[in-house]
Amino acid sequence: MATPRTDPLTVEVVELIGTVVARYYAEYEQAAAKHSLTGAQARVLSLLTLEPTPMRRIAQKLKCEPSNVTGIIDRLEARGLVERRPDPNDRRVKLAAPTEDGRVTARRLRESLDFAREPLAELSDEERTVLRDLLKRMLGKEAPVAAR
Amino acid sequence: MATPRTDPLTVEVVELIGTVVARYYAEYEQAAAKHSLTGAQARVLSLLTLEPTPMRRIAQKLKCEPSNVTGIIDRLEARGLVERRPDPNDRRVKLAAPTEDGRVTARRLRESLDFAREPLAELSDEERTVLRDLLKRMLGKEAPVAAR
DNA sequence: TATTGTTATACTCTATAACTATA
DNA sequence: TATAGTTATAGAGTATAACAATA
Repeated sequence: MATPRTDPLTVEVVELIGTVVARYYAEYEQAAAKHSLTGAQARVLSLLTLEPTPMRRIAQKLKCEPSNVTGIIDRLEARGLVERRPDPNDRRVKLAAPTEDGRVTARRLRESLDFAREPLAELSDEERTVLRDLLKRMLGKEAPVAAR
Repeated sequence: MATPRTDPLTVEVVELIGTVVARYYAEYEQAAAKHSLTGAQARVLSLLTLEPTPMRRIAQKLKCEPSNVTGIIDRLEARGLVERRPDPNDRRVKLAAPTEDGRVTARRLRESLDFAREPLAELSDEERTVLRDLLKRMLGKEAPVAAR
């Protein structure tokens, strides 16, 4: 417990996480490219399938400046994957929403990503449960210490 | 076992991994920015501290085209963090190597990243061991199934 | 001929600042 | 006056294609 920083075990785990991050990231970009999308475009399109979203909100999700979102949505809109709608409650706001075409692309993208999830196939259900709880704890989601 | 794809547990773990990836990536960029480096520059500089590296090899490590490396090294060189050296064995090759300044910056960057490792402090030694072995299995490194 | 690194070009993402239309 | 979205601008990373030097 205490303050683990540079002990060999921690260093090893950190390196493994780094490897997972690099692989996951690369495969995400690759899956996006397969659908002629950039990583940012793919992330936004996926986000929009949850619900029509104000430009400002998209920027917050992407952790970038709102001005960047204009261009990303422009390009998705030019390809007919997304459309801008007025917000009935506030005429300053524009809601970005996927078109039918956009939904299809987003679904295919999601399926491509299943392929990126292959590594989990190596683990049994029990192991996945343990992994889930450890990751939750790491992320401060306070999963119970004992298996549930 | 079999072919786990869309069962709730797998989906949950995939989402958690996605969260870890996003957080790790964001904190890496942030740590790099703290030293006025972009993510790509930080990755290259870190790489070079292992050994002087041909431009071509850097491109392979970064999974990008060699032409891009020229610019990244240009900018690191302009800041005095990296230098280009001839390769004694092949006069076509240029080896990129960190300057003393570059080594100092790389070390500080590494220390900043320790901060990004904080989440692991939530776990005990035993839990870190379990996590290590699960990650290894995921990455196809074939760690023993039983704890070692 | 093949390979290494570079240059030139074009596109995307990024932050900053200034602008507009609403609120 | 404050906020949402946009435009304008500049810097960085990216891929492609063409090039010079060397193998």
